[in-house]
Amino acid sequence: MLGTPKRDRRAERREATRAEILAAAWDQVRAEGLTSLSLRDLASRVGMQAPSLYSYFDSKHAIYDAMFAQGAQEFLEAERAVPVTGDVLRDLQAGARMFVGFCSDDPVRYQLLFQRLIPGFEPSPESYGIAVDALQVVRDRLAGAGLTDPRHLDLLTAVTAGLANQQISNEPGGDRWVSLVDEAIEMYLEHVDKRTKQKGTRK
Amino acid sequence: MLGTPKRDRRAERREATRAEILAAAWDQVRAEGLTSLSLRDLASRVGMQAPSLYSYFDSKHAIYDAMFAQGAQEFLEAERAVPVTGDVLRDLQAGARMFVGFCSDDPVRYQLLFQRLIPGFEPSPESYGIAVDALQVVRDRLAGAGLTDPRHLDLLTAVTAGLANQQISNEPGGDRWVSLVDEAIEMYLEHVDKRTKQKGTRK
DNA sequence: GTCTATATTTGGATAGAC
DNA sequence: GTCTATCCAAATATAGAC
Repeated sequence: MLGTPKRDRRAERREATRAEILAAAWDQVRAEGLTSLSLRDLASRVGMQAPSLYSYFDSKHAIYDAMFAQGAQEFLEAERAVPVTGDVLRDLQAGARMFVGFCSDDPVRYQLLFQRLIPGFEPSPESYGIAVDALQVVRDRLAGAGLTDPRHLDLLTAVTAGLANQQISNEPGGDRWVSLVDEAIEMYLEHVDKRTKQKGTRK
Repeated sequence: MLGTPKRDRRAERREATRAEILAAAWDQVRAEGLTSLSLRDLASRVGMQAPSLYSYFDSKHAIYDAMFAQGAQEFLEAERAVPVTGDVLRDLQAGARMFVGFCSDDPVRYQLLFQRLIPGFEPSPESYGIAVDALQVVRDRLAGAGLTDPRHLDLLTAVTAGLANQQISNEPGGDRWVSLVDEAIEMYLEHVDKRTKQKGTRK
């Protein structure tokens, strides 16, 4: 017998402004670099003076933290949207395409989520928890595809992270390495299959 | 009939001090992060006041530039020290071990040389030239091993950069991904050999 | 909630005495 | 070459009026 939740127009408004500030913050770091987030510039982007931002965020790090949570949430949803068909090759390729695309689509988001670039910043437990959940989804998916050997998992993350990294570092916005994802996963699976069979037959 | 080059004790002293400042700069960025190089702190590390640094470097960017040149020189020498035996697998493994080790041994050097992290900084043509030379040595070595297909080269750089990247981001100082280098190169060569043969037989 | 004003710190860089 | 003194700009953050 729950009725419609009471709307709080003031809280809605506040949340909308917070989202607006975050969107402007993403714009700024994409333009100036992740470490060059300035509260003055950010405020002017949303038509405020710098001190007004403190009504919405306790500090600059709190803004980074909210950005981290947002990026992790996006990653979690993108991960969940990857279809599972049971065809190991196709499924792995789809997952890797998602990951490399996710990273190369937004390099600063990649830097914020997966690298330690901002001196003195680390995400709050709540924000980090979202990222942990997302990585667990990845692990479950790979286990479902029969991949459990930790070293093989490390090899896979290296291959996909390497493609993303090269794309971002050497040809941002392009697809020179993105277009190699399917072939790289083929290469990886040929190798892993072989090793697994060898182990099996030698038993 | 060239005699011993005239020694200039003043110039030698100056060069020694420059080297001392650069060493202290590396210490600082390793401790505080690449983007957190402060002239005040740097000066205090070498027992100077900040303005005195301007007797040795024109600006902060000039210090970054000298660091870039130094790192590129180290990379060039490390690259030239990799032995070539003619055994493609062993040679590729040796080259990849060197690269991944070079990167993971000093993450900030890796960031300075291979990523674009410092807002507004790019190396001078002279410094950049050293890096270009080093990459040409790599390319020549790979061509000598029969690797010329551009996409296969891109795949190789992705694999090695990925190993280095994961090592640095997830377990700095360890060898979890470093220890995968030889296997990764095996995987890569199995794949490339197969593709090359296929192309050949289908002709 | 937003502003102005300001505190405080820190940064790179320059002038000029010694 | 090194120093002190200083400039100038920019940063985060706070106090308090409205």
